Amino acid sequence: MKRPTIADVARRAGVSKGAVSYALNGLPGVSEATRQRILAIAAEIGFNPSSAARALSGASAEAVGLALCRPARTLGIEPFFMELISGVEAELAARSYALTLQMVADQEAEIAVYRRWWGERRVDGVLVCDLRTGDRRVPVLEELGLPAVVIGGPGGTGRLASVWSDDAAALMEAVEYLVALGHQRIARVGGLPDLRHTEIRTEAFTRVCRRLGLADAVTVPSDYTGEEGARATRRLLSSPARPSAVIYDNDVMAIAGLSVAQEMGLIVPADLSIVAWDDSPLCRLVHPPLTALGRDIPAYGAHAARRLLAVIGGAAAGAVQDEPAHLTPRGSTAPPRGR
Amino acid sequence: MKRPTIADVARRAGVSKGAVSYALNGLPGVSEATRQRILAIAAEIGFNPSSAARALSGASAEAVGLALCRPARTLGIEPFFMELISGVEAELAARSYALTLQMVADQEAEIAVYRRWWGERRVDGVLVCDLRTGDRRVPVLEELGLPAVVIGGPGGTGRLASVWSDDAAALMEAVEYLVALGHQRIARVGGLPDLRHTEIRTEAFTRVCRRLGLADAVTVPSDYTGEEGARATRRLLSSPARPSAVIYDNDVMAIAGLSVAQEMGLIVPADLSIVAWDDSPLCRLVHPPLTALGRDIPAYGAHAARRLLAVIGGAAAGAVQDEPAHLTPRGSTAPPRGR
DNA sequence: CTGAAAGCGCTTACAG
DNA sequence: CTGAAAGCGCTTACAG
Repeated sequence: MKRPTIADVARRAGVSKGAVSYALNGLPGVSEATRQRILAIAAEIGFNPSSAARALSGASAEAVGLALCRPARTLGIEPFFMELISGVEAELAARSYALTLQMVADQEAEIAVYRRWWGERRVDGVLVCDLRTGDRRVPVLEELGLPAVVIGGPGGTGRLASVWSDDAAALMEAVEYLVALGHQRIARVGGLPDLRHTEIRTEAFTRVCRRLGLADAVTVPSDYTGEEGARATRRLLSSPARPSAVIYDNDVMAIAGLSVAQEMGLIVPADLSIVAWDDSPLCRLVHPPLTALGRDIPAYGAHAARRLLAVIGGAAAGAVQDEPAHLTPRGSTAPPRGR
Repeated sequence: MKRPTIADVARRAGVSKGAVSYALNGLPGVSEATRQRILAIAAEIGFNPSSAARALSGASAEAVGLALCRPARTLGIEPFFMELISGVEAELAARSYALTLQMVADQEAEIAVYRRWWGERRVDGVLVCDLRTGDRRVPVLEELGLPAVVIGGPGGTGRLASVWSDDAAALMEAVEYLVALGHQRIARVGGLPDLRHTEIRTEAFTRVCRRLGLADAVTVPSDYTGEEGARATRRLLSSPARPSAVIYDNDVMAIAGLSVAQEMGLIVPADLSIVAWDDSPLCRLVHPPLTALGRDIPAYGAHAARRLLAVIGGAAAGAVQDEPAHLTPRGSTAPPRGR
């Protein structure tokens, strides 16, 4: 089952390999009649140019890399990444780019993967997730000259291109909404503390609470898992100054928090209001459905992929803003009891 | 920022390019001293052989493909695929194989992707998910000669290699457990009807219920989404002969079913017992936590990847069985009220 | 044990 | 508008 090469097409068409290449790539240099004949023959014998040969002769790898640094079992449960990948993929597929995926254990391993990919010319560029404060990947990517788009920020992305969403604004919207409902004691269960967007959210939370005159605006750090979300919730609900509303940095922790509240005999939303980030179908599955801060994650991924393709094509780097998350009120938020 | 090539290493080491190639690939043909010197220089200047050049000169693409045929927004919510991918990836990364991922709209598009990948020599083999009855991908893959491992079965995989898990046995275990608790009216909310494993489960469910003398052992077909799971549950719980236990074909539908039951004022598990397939962290997030049929999905993915690498290496095809799912009883199952 | 050379399948100046 | 040829960076027989 020999796979056809450009030489097979050329022979059948009675032209040179060069002519076939021009025809296939839509370049001038062949007459329209010849081009059509060549295309027909290529389609007929099922010819697809070898990606390796194309990559080797100066063209690009036609592939983009994505390294994910989360433990296998945690990754699955958060819809965020799969939705992001879906969006990235949709955009890439439309331009016949492949997506190369790799799981890594930590930032050092991720940096090693970038070095290898670049050296092997396996990818034309990479998408960088989970930006951290003082991220070590940024200077390496800059030094390598590997086209990259950071999904996150703003800030901390060095000279790399980035796509970001205004988490601070979204968080403020949520807090203002809760205050409008009458809440005065609002807590937050945050994501991994060294992620850049956690830092941004924490800072925004502190700021807006101070502005609105809320006391005890505490953020409990966590790690996005249900276990940690449950633990943090238990601690918050057991404290003397129990919050009447909690904002969670992801959907999984919010759902875990809901379960804990129910376990402890609290009625949501009468005794406790809950707001989740990352509005996903999960938020609508539980009872009551969760009020959530959400945005179109596949579109966010597609946006990042588009930016990366542009950067690979030589476009200037720079931070581009994606739409901010917006609040969708559902059954998990209400005025606090006794108001 | 020119990336070093094998010629750079050869020049620095004062040997031929061939010698560098032998040294790097651990082949005989260079003395140990020379090999060490070459390796040191390669490491020093950060040389990585071009994957395109390697692929072109007869070697393999060192990449494996995975096409996923689910709508973007559905994919995210089911932890199954991300866990599977994690396992696949872990296995591939250990052998320096890349994973190329592509989303496709339907089977025809998936087949086109396989043809293209193979023609482009972009992948050395593929992993095939969501086996259907009379799956059109199987004959195409056979004809192409593209090394493949089907994740699913048994049966319907033609001459392709496969890795499967005994869903029939797992389902029977769940039904027997419910019957032991005293349940007589058990229903099931099934997955997409034309998936091979849905068919296997449905057939097993019918068989075991007949054997145990259960009447009304109805399976309501569904599509794995929370909405459909909720709808199916509402219908089941509104029927005159309301089931006292429901088995769901995935975790998402089970959680949706739990919410519906609570909405309708039923107590789980006193009024309704719930069993979920695909035991994921989600099952432990809700209240009560769900009794579930689960297995190690990352390990399943790793197993499939190992098989694929073996098949690429020339191993014989054949169906290999992975461990069956086992039942983990939690708070969502109990003897029916009034017994 | 080592070197020189052909070849993988494309792309792309360079001549006609 | 078309053809012949070099070259991308490796691997791998084939000579020494």
